[in-house]
Amino acid sequence: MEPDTRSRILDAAEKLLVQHGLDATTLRMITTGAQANLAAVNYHFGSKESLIEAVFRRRLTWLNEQRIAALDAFEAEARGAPLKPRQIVEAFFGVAIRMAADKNGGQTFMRLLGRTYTEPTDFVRTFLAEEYAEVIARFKAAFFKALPDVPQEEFLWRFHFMMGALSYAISGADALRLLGPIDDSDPDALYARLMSFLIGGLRAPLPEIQAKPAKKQRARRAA
Amino acid sequence: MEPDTRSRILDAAEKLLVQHGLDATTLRMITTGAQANLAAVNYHFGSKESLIEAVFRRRLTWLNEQRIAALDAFEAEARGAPLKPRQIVEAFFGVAIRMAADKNGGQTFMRLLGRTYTEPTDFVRTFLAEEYAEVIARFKAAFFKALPDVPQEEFLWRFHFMMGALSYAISGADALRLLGPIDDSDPDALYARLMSFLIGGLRAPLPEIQAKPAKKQRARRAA
DNA sequence: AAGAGTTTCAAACAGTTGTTTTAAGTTTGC
DNA sequence: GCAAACTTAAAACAACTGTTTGAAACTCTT
Repeated sequence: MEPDTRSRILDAAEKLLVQHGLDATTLRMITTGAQANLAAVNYHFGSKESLIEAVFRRRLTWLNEQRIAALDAFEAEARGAPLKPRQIVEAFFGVAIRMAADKNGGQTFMRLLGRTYTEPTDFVRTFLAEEYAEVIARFKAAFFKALPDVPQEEFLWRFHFMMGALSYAISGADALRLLGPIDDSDPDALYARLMSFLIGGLRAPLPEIQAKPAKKQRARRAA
Repeated sequence: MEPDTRSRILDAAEKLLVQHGLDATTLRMITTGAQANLAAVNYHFGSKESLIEAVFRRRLTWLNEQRIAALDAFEAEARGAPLKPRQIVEAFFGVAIRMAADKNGGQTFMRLLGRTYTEPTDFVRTFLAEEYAEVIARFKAAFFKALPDVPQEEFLWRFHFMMGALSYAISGADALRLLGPIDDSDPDALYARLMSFLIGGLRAPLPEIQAKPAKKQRARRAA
């Protein structure tokens, strides 16, 4: 086996974490999968938590850099003008789904990421929040500029829904078995499908929401 | 404390499972929360797995019956004509989000369900597949009838994306903290938001997908 | 080739897991 | 009122968890 112990542990951990979840994956499963000694994890990473962080950091930092780079490119091209929603969606979700198509570890990782997003152990939640802070801020700004007619709160929800669709798109075959046999072998097709769905949802007519009684907030009368 | 031990265990388990996940929730946490003896779980349910199944079955069966009832009502009203996509979406996702708004346990459960869908232990996966089988079949048929212009494979993916958006809509505040402060206290607003997003995505223009090389399948030439 | 620095290894650590056991308590039917 | 059935309780079970230890094995630089 070529790569060093550290990398083998990261690879094995990534694969097992997406399969069994954060808690159910034991160090013994990981070190066995990596053909390493049990103590190797604590030697190289200090603890199980630090190992998990390392698994995420290894690819997540790069992913978010790619997202920002894609956004930078579009904004440079636009020279100050608002981007098209399609471009922003492409920069954020397109990059993600492309990484998910990379059989060389990226696919495994993206499934892990999508899974962890709804299954947040506390330490991982705060860790993700830090890693995402910059990219979220950039994309929020870009979207607000591109869609000034959409209220900010409404947009945040739509962004959230889009993240859900992305997560399921990536987790793919696993959960899809519920719906019946389906072909998820073509990443280009998946990309095209998700993009048109996301943009359809993003640009949908705004829902009519009647003012609510406002429980804990002070009630405001219509001006 | 009024209700009997069995119910108290189910309630405590539901609450703790969504909070810590299937594996990280221990029987001792559950029995402590239910103010019951540790052995009570194995006495009333046989095992931890069976308890988890009971937690799901208690509400999931009812949820899917509601979905089918809603669909039946629309179909009776339509008298053989295809339903509007909006009606089908309403029957499937509207019922779910309404249950998620029910503070009386429904909310907790729906979050648990959304979370488990991407975090599938094997035994829970097969269990969910059984529970969903009928409702999935009914809704697939209704959708195919309502949208004959949409290829079946394309639709299945969109259905899958919609499930993702629903899951995130329900998990709400937890994951949303990533995007910044947001108000998820108004279920009616959430319902309206999700519905217009879903229908926007469902009715989006079909993506152009070029025929792929087809790795393991036999290559097919364009006719 | 000697020796400092790094990495691996088997073994053991205390703590926690789900489950079982055995006995005591409670409710029910007659 | 008294068995029979059902429910609760405390204690112990073996198996497994993440982590630590101290010595062996390796890898370099000098």
